[in-house]
Amino acid sequence: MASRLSPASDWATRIHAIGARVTPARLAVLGLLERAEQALSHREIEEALSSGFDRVTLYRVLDWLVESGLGHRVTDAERVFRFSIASPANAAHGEHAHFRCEACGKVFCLDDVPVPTAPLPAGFSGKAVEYCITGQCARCDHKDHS
Amino acid sequence: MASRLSPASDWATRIHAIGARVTPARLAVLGLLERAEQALSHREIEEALSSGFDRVTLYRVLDWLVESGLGHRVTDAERVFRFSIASPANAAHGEHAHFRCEACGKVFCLDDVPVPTAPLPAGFSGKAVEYCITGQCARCDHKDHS
DNA sequence: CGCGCTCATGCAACTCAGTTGCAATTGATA
DNA sequence: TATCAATTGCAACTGAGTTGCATGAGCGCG
Repeated sequence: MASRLSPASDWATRIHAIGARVTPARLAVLGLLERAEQALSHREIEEALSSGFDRVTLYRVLDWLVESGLGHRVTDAERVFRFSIASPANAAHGEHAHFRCEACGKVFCLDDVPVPTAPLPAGFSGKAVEYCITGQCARCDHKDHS
Repeated sequence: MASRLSPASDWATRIHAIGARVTPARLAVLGLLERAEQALSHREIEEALSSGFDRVTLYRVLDWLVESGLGHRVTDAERVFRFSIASPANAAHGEHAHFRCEACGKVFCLDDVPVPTAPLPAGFSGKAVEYCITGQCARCDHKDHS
């Protein structure tokens, strides 16, 4: 898979396939998230799409995105939600690691990092696992050394 | 309630040792958190301590608690902060696993569960790790089976 | 192509967690 | 006990996210 295929047109198809309506707001958000290399907050999305969707519309698109399984939500350390496209890998085993850069504040989805499993105390049954590493991302780490 | 050593008096000593002032609010919060078996939210603390500390005072006590290293903060899925006492184990390696029960919403500190480490992509340097498992706690799991 | 049902959008007002500024109080030290 | 900085309480504020309701836009159907 060199390029992730799928120009905007593909989203319309996928949206349609799940029985939902294809709207400008949804296409815009999906396109933006697909281009983004990290999980974006509502605020960031609002600013990037300054072309004028309503705050609330974006919230609803993002909710829909998570509900429909196309997207994926994390709560970051600053207690704001961040959204990303659910990659095939994510969708498959339902969980993947995140990395939060202390320097630039960005949250990356580490699709290639396996989520380790830990043994639980007796009586506890785990379903989902959240695994988030905090530190410096490649870009900020590089800046430090220069 | 088999008592983890340290009655209230011990807190006064520890607070004093780190060069901070011993106040009723701090003692109340520390005592409450010590008794609690899960991380508590500001709201829960406020209700438990209905004896009338100001909202803001509690926020400040909690901030102080984390800053001073006596306490420990997690952001839960509902995007609210939860606080717990930093156990010696926590303090030692600085990180430990959490468990969030979907049924009762409580957050437990799993001091005995080792936090697994995962390999990072090149250029990324990790500092802290957050490891949170979601599922059913022993109590709620038990209820299901009865 | 146009009709109409339903869902999506925009607007305004709201909730709730957490923060800030400032004056009054209190803890610890001398 | 007097002193002074740290802590508290109050009030007002911020910013993320939610809700209700009227309007507008998809899209399936004839």
